[in-house]
Formats: sequence, structure tokens, C-alpha cells
Amino acid sequence: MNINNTTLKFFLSTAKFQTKLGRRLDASLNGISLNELIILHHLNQAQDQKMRRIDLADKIGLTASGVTRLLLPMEKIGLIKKEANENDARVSYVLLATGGKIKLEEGVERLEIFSEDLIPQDKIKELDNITKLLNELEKNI
Amino acid sequence: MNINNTTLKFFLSTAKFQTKLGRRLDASLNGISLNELIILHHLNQAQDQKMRRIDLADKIGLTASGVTRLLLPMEKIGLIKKEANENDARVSYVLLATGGKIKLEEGVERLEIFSEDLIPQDKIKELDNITKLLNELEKNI
DNA sequence: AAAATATACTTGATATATCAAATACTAATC
DNA sequence: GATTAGTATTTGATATATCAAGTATATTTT
Repeated sequence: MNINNTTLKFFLSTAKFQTKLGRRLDASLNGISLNELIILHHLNQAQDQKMRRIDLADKIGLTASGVTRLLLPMEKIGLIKKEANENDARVSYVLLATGGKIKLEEGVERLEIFSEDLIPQDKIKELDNITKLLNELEKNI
Repeated sequence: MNINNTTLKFFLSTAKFQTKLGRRLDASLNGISLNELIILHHLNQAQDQKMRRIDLADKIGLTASGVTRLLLPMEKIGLIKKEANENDARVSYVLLATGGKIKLEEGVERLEIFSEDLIPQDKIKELDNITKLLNELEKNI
């Protein structure tokens, strides 16, 4: 057992980083969780600000089931809306609602303030490389 | 709202990466979860193969409460043991048990096979830098 | 040495995910 | 066009974490 393993250490770091980051952001994004913010962001980016649940799941790395459960309370408090698909009755679109737009703006603002504190200016360029690599690796998981 | 934000993209990647990695590894580490493997690993590294719960929590980024709950079933199936501290009755040590050592070895082995598939050889050096940066950032979360 | 504060851990209530199975369709094949 | 296979989503049971509050003990202050 090679305890000095580079990849093992890498996995330890990403796990710890994300655990702490998630907990921290879940508590400081103005009432929404990090995953909720991420959903709002992707909806905002999407064509017509709407997506199929399955595509949303794929985009954020959750299971379809996880997305269903995450969206339920978001719909209740008016962050998103449902919309049927005329051509395919299996599909239920998720649509960014007005409440969601507001929460998204507030959330991103807070996230930006937080990341200014967290990330030193001289590391920002490095983030781009990490992002690229993680995105590449993630495809094969 | 700057949607092209480097740090926002970075957060999206780490969240997605970890969600998918965690789910995948939780299902392929021979009956233990990624966090359980991480705990076993840290115990194995520790002096006398034992740690205080609070130090374990700090090491892996969970809350003390999360550690209590995570260790409960691990103790039941003989991966770890409890031990009191003679000098401080508040403290409960966590000790690597024989079952834990076995599971650790098996888990690390599977992790290594998995990461050989996941990570291209030419990217390994880059992982070191990422690990360093994440460890540095994590301190300030 | 009594009172106040801090630390280590656990617990009750709750949130967020998972998996496997169910439901409701659509698309492909015979 | 009936059967089979595939896709999108939901649901029941369960696992894993959180927070806030509670318990027990140790340390510091007065």
C-alpha cells in the first residue's frame, strides 16, 4: 500500500475542500444551498432559461432522483417553474422563475465576495487550469 | 453579474467532480464509503494508529457530529475501536482495528486501480499542484 | 474554591443524496 | 400494429451530513 500516492492525496484534498466549501456556502448564500445556486446558474445560461431535468442532472453531476428532490422545494418557494414538453410527455422542463433570478443574483454576489476573501489574486490564473483538468477527469467518472 | 467568472467556474467544477467521484467510489470501495476509507487512512498514519474524534473531524473537514455518526457503524462492524483518555475524560480516542486495516488495504488497492483508469499519466504531476493549492485554500474556508 | 468559560463529544430534528423499483411514455423491431 | 426495448421522471426506503442544544468534563478567572 503506497501511502505517498499522489492521486490518493489528491482525492483527500478534493474531498475535504468540497466538504468544507459546501458547508460554508450552504450557510451563506442567502437562504439557498450551493447546489440550488448552481441549478439557477445553469438555467440562466440555458436556451430560453429552461432545461430538461435529465440534462440538469448531467450538468451538475447529480442523479435524476437527486434533481427531482432538489427541485421540489425550489418550486414551492417560486425559484423555478415546471413546464411540459409538447412533443414528449415524459419530459418535464425546469424553468427559471422570477424569484430564482433574484436569488441567483444575490447568491452570485455573495459568492463573489466570498471568493475574493478566499482566493489570493495571484492564484486566479491557476484556477483556470484546475477547472479544465477537473472537467476533463469528471467525464470519465 | 459576471457569468464568466473564473472562480464561479472553479466552484462548479469542484462540486461536480466531487459529487460524481464520491458517488462512484462509495459504490466501489468494497463495502466502505470514501469518507470511511479516508478515516481509516488517517488513523493508519497517526501516532499509535489512534486519534481524537475532534482531530479526525478537523483532518477530514467534517463536523464533530458528522464524525460521531460516521464512526458508529464503523465500530459496529469492527473497523475501529473506542479508547478512553486517561487524562481527559471528555476525550474518546478512535483506534484502527484489525478489520479496519484489512478494509483499508483493499480500499486503497481499488482506489489505485480506479485512479489508473481515471488519470492519464501525463497529468499526474499537475495533481500535486492542485493538491497543494486546495490544501492552502481549504484552510481559509 | 466557586463561578464562569471553554472543550469534546453526543443527540434530536431535519436536509440532502443515493439506489432500486415503479410509472408513464416513446422509439425500434418483428 | 403488437411486442420489446429504451428514456424521463418519480417514489419508498435508507444513508449521510448538518445545526443547535444537551451532557460531561476541564480550565480560567475572580
